[in-house]
Amino acid sequence: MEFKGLTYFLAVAEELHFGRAAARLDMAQPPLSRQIASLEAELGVQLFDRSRSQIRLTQAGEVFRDHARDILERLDAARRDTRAVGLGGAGRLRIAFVGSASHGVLPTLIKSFRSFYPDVELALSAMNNAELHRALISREIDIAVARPELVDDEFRRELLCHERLILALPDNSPLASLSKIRLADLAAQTFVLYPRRPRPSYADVILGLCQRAGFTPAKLELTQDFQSAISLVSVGVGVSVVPESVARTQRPGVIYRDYEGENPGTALTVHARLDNRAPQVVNFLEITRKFARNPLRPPAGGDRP
Amino acid sequence: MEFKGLTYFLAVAEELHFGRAAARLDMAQPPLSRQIASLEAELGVQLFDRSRSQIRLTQAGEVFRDHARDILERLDAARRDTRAVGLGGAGRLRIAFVGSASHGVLPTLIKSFRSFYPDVELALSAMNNAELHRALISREIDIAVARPELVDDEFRRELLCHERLILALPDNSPLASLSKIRLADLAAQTFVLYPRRPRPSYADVILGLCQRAGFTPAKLELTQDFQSAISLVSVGVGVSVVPESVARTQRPGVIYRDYEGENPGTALTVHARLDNRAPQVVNFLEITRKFARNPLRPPAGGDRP
DNA sequence: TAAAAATACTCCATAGGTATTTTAT
DNA sequence: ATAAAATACCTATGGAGTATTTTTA
Repeated sequence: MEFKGLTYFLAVAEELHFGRAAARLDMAQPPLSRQIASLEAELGVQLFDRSRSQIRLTQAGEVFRDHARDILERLDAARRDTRAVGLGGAGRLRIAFVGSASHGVLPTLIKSFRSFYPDVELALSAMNNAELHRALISREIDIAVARPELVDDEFRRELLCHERLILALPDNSPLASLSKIRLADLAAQTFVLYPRRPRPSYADVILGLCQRAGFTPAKLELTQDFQSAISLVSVGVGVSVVPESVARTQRPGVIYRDYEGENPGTALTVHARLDNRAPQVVNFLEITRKFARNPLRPPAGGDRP
Repeated sequence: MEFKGLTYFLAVAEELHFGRAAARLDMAQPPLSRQIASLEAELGVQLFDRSRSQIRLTQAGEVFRDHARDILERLDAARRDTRAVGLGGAGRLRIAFVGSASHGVLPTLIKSFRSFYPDVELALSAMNNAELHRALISREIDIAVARPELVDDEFRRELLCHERLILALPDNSPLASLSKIRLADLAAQTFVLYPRRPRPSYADVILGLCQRAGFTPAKLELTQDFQSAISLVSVGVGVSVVPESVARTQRPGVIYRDYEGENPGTALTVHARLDNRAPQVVNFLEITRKFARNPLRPPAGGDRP
C-alpha cells in the first residue's frame, strides 16, 4: 500500500465513479480500477459496493476513507514542517554568550534574528570563554558569542563589534574626581579581573596593559566572570577595566570613566562549528555579518533570504 | 514520496548507519542510499548530516522522523480498523423489528449476536411491517424482523420462530372465568387489532379466523401497532389475539388465555436485502439460522466464523 | 588504510496506456 | 442498448541488484 493508492482511493470515494475519478486524477480508468482492486485484495476487504449501477462505499470503505484523509493530511504536515525546519524558517538554535555581551549589541542582534525568523526557538545561556569553547566543540550549543575570539580551526567566526575599554570604579572612589585618569594612576588600586580560570585569559590582557603602563597592580582579585567582577567593584573592593558597552546599563555603586593611554579595545566574536551547516546557524551568521557592517541600522525586513 | 520511503528513512534514522539499516530492511545499501537521497531531493532539505564518519539526523530529520513514525502507525491503524469492519468484527448494524417481537426470542437473538460481535454497534428501532418494508428497501435499515414475512424478491429471509396465537383479555373480563374459551365465545366482544394501515394486515388474518369460526366481531378497534392494542385491552376496551410470546411479560390489567379452535400461529421472520452483502448482515443472518434451529440453546462462543 | 556512503550500470517488476469484453440497468 | 467497470495485453519508468569509486577518519 502506498500514498498513491490512498489518493486514488479517495478520488473514487469522493466521485463514486471510476471514470470521473480517473479524469480528476488525469489518468485512464483501467489502471485506476486495478489499483483499487489491489488495495481491496491487500486489505482482504471490499471497499466499494459495485452490486448496483452507482457504486457506493461499504462501511469498511468509509472507515478507510476517513483514515486515508487523515494520513494524507499528516503527510502534508510532515512535508511542511520538515521543509520549514530544513530551510531555517523554524526549529531551534542554541546560543551561548559571555556575560559581558549581555548589554551591548548582542541583544539587538538577537532581536533582529527573531524578527526575521520568529518561529525559530532560541535557547540562550551565559558562559565564560572556556565553557563556550567546550560547549561548541561538544555540540551542546550551536553559536558561541565570545570575547576575545576562540582559537580553533574547527570554528567559523564573524566579528560582531569592537569596542574600547573603560574603567569601572566604585562611586565613592577619590579617582572619580580626577579630570583625567591615566592607567598609572591606578597602580595602588586592587584590580578586579576575570575570568579566574583558565589562564591566560582576558585578565592577562589587562595585566599586560598595566605592565606596559609601567606598573603592576598593588593587589589582584580574580572572579569567575564579568558579573561577579562588577559586583565586587560596586561594593568598593577595587577597580576593573571593562568593555565600553557595559556602561550603557548603569549600576548602583559603579561609575565608568575613560582613561588615557594604550587602549587595545576588545572584540565580541560570533562562532559556530565549521561543520554545522544547519540553516538556522547559517542564517544567524548571515544576519550577524550584515549587522556588524551597520549595527545602528540592522537589516530591514523584506530581504530575508 | 511513498510509505516505503518512510520505512527506509526510519530504519536509517534509527540505525544511523546505511549498511546496518539496509541489512535490517533486507536489501542492498546502494538502493537505500538512493531512496534517502531522493527523499531529501523531494523535500529540498538535508535529513542526515553526513559530514562526519557517524551520520546524524539534522533537526529537519528529527522532525521528519517523528512525523514518519506517526504516519506509519496511522497506516497500521487504518489497516486494522478497515479489516475489522470489512470482516464484520466491528462496525454498525441497523436492525428494526415489529413491536410484538420485543418480548420473545428476538432479545435473546440480539444478545447472542452481541456476545459474538461485541464491537458491532447495533442501532435498534421498532416499526410496523409496512415501515419495515420501506426502510429495508431504502436502505435505512440493514435487518428487518417482521411478522408476517415481507413479500419482496429483493429480500433474503430467515425464519426466526413460529408461535401459537393466544387471547389477550382485560383482567376483569367475565370470559376469564371460563374453563375453556372458543373463538365463537368472543363474538360479542370488541376486537382490538393492528396495524390500522396498510390493509390487508395481521388484523385481517385474525378477522379471517373469526369468519371461519362462524362470526364477525361485534365491534372492531384498529390501532397503529401491537403496543397500542395491548394498552387498549388493559383499559378494558376489548380483547385481542396476539403471539404467545407476549404473555411472558405480564402487564397490569391484561391476562392471557389459550383458546380452542383453528390456530394458524404466527411467524417472526428476519429479512435483509439480497444485495446487502455487508459482513455484519451476513453474520447476523448466520446466527439467526443457527438460533432458529435451537432457540433454547443458542450457539456457544468459540465457533465464531 | 579501512570503512562507509555514493555512483555507474543493468535488469526486471509493475504502474499506466490502449483496446476490448463483461456487466448492469 | 448504453454506460461503466473489468480484463487483456503492451510499454516504459523506476526500484533494486552488483560492481566500483569516492570520501572521511
